[in-house]
Amino acid sequence: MPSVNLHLPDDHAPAPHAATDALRRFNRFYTRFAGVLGPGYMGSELSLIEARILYEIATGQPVVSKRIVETLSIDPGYLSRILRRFTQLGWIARTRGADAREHPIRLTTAGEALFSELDRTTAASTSATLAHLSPGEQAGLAERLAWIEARLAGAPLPPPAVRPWRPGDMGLITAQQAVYYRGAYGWGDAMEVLIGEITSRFVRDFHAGREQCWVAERHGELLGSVFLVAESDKVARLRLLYVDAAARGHGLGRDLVGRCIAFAREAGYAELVLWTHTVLASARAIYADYGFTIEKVETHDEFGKPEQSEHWRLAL
Amino acid sequence: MPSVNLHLPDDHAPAPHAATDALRRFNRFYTRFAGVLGPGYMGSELSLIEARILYEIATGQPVVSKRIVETLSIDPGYLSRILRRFTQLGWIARTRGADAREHPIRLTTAGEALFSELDRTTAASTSATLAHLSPGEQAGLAERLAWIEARLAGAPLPPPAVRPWRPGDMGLITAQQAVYYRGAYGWGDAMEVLIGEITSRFVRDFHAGREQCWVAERHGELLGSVFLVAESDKVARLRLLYVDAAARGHGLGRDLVGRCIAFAREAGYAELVLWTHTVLASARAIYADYGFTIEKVETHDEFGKPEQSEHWRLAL
DNA sequence: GTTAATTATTTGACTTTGTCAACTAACTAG
DNA sequence: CTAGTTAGTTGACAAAGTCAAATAATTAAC
Repeated sequence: MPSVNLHLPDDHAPAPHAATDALRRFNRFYTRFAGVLGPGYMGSELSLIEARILYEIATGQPVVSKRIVETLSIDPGYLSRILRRFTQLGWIARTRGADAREHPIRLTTAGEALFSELDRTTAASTSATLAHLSPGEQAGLAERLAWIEARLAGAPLPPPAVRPWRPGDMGLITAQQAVYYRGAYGWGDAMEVLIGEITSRFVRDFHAGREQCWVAERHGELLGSVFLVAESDKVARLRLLYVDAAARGHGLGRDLVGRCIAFAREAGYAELVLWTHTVLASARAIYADYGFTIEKVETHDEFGKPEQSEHWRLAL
Repeated sequence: MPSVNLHLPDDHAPAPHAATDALRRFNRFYTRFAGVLGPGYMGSELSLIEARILYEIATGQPVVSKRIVETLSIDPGYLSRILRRFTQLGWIARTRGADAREHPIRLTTAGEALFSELDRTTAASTSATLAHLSPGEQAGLAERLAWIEARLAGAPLPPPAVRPWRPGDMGLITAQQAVYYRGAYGWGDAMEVLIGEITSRFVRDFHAGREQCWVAERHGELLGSVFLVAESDKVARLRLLYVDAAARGHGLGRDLVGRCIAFAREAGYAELVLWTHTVLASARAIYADYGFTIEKVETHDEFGKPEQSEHWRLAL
């Protein structure tokens, strides 16, 4: 379920603190929503911290105190006492580790039972709060939560996944590129129409094995795309290479062009041609690196203002 | 910055608990991220609860204990003591309300100063955690947070806003409808191509004042659209009426068709025609309600399987 | 208009939660 | 073998939070 992040130039630019304010607001909302302020944890007898400790033990068995202290940033003395209580209650058992200073923790059978009960009830309670959302909204929620977590945790983003096109991709590609070229280069409706016609025609005339479109996405967000279409029996054309601002500088464009070249060779084409514009410097650099050469340069006025365009060619 | 929520039929359907799991996972992440487990609040001297209480007072002045107890779900006795301390510290002053049982709370000058200081430091600290995000990511974050909050709070959704089309809309409309009709009715690539061609042609030949496309969106999400195009001097055609599942049953389709009719009358057309399919029951009901009548019925095979289509007409 | 019930807030008497520094036992580097 | 670390525990507190009873003002019922 891909989506595109469109930032229209005519959008009223958000205030510089908009994101900060949004996060602080969300913070207030979420502390209340999650019931952090109140006692108990989702109706269980355990406090939030006890539940979290139990979770760390259950999911990390065997786990040593130190790790819990670190992941939960909790006082070691405090944890020690909680663990002693858990032991007395028969929920956990502590063994002797290879390093005798450590006392790895495991759940006892009773502990396992308690945890799975806790797991069930919290799942049920969470599920209940989600009950009034439609399946589509639930999916949208899950996607957004994952995105936010990844962004806030500052986790390194996974590389975008490249896959062949699917139904629905064409429209998103059209929207993404139309908005981008308009904002970045002032190319108008004609460009949007051109892209729309190319993508529609691609689906209409799609010849599997001889043509392909690759799409790069990450967390359901469209990050780039490229088309390889048959120009004639021996000539293939690379079209609409695009990499989103969020993914530039990591070789995605190079990857996409590489796939086109490999596919074209595989399919038995003798040459690969493309049409691009002089202003699109990073794309041109990729083409040059792969050995494409400029065949012809011409200036046209199709996009609402004069642009110098170039015809490139690569013998396969 | 509109987006579409696409659920392709061939997507590996998410497990039924996916959203629940995602939320629980996020819960664990966020309690750690927000530092709920640790002491202090964003580096200030105040505890999380004290900060929240101060916030409630500052933003709700004058506010009574009871309201704070309710919004923060905190023990009244506990709050009473905290407020006494705040009073002793000179941060708040308590007055006599119309109801003499209540003691409305206001910030003193010192309290105002403290709060604005707290506000500044938490803003700065939040801002710092956001510093490694690009402006686009920050905007995406804010949007997602707002969406999640609205969804989790179970707040009634605002009605979708209807506006004329903008650059980029066409591709999104194409993607949305292509995916929907494929999933719901099994209509294949031909349908996607048809929609893509209609939307591209619309932009190419757009005749302002004689033609229009309206788009309904909410929280940046595309929820519906409709086109009115010139068929001839006296005949207008309504095309591609669509309302997303998330917005059905609230009269949006009716609204969109109503706009088309009003616009067509305004523009001086003598009649309004449209082509639809018998399976699209809710759209047909809207057309019938507005007085459209069926002129001709025919079966075609364009979308990959036989479908009965209908030509409707309304005299303006 | 008196009485009973209710409401907003406070207080006393607690328990629980969390902190800090000192301490023990086991390990590691030189 | 010694000095320095590390994992975990303990004692002595302080802070946070709870619960029931009390107080004072208001409302509802007769």
